[in-house]
Amino acid sequence: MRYQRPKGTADILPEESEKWHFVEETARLLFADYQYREIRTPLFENFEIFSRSAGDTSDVVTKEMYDFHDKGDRHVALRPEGTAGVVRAYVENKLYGPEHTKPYKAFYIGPMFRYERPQSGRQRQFHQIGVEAFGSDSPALDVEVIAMALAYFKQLGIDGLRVAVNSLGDTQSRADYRQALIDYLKPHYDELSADSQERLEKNPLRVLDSKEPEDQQFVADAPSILDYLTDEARSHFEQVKQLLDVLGIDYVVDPTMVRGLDYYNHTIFEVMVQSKALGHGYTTVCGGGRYSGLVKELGGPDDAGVGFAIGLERLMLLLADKGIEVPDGHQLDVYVVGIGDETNVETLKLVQAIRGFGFSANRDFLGRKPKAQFKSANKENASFVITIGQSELESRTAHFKSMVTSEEVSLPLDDLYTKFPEIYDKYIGE
RNA sequence: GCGGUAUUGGUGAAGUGGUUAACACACCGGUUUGUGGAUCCGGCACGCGUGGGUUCGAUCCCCACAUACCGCCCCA
Repeated sequence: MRYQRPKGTADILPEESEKWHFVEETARLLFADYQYREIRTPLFENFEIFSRSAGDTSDVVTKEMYDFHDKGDRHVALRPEGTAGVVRAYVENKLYGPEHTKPYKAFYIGPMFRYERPQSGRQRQFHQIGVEAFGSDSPALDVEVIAMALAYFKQLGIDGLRVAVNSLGDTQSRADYRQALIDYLKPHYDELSADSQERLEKNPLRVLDSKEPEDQQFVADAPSILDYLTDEARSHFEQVKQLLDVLGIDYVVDPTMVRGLDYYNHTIFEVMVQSKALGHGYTTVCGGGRYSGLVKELGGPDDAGVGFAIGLERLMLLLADKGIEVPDGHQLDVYVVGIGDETNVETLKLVQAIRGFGFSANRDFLGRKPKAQFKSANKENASFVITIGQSELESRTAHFKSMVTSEEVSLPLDDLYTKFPEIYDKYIGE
């Protein structure tokens, strides 16, 4: 094999892409009900857009960024996630302006890139569906976003979901908690796993995420961030929980839940599901939260944002694992069989005429025999086969056969050209 | 970035240091010189991921590289 696709990329072939259309269209229809509109931003941005938003020390920036210098020596990067670019667009296009309704709601669907080691459901080019809403601090908006994510999964037929919520508080809350956590863990430094020792230096909150057994005992007794929330942050979180209750949304508060990207604060949430396809126990299929401060960080007003993102590769694995059938959009109404070279012209005209009526039609292009053409018709699941040979050409007729009932009639070609829909309707029911 | 496993035709795969690389599915053709989903017959890898090496000789042994999968880091 001379050429292979780049490491960590995939070809999504027609059969598969139809499933992708289904999940994408489902999202478009549902999000429209919530008045979120699609936004399309560039696949690459100035490197700084991502480094400023994600935090300079995050792994995404330090080792997973797909970045390069272009011919103009601009330092650019393929987007590792969707939020930063949308925020940049929000600021650059002044979508915070008075002529736009607040909150400004947008969603995106598209590829993201991270330079990492590929694994199942994790590729260098992967895809996300995400939503963002700017310009409101209302806890009701947090809840709307969570409710919309759940509605989406419900629409796709996925159940058995678990919603986990937490609050990272505001800047003050987070700083206080960070110190408290360090104070708590420091004395146990030698007992922590090597990984967590490193985390303690770089990003203490991540110790809470540790899977190492030796860390679990400390995580269990660690101080909770919820005890360090400022009054304002606490009030916000309480309202979120209350509104979730009002909507009858079941959730669990998980004080150990954290985020890899630095820009999150206040409410963060994950939608989790149990599926062998994604790993053991509950795994996350959707993550989101608030990110007050990011808009300002990228040069805009001090507008808050809230949103979520769903990884499509993982979602596709989940749908497959749950045995959820995607509606089959591929169907063939008519296959036109032509016998002999002299029927070539008529066959072409006929498929075009049928297509002109809005039906799907196909024919042979390899000069194969009737039997082989019927095989193709069968394989493509054609409802009807129209056969034209020398004798039909002479009599200006065609054989019209139902592939379901195997019944075949002879019809005038003119009828097929002028009133195909009526003919289709007449025989499709039988 | 680190570790493990793997890589044979369109697909699933068997196989051995040495003459023609099983079998099955799919596909193509024939049986039916104009009709599908059935039967039977036939065809279908100048080649065993790529590049080197060992050897009289390698798909099979060794090395490097590429890619995939699993685990770690990370992410969710």
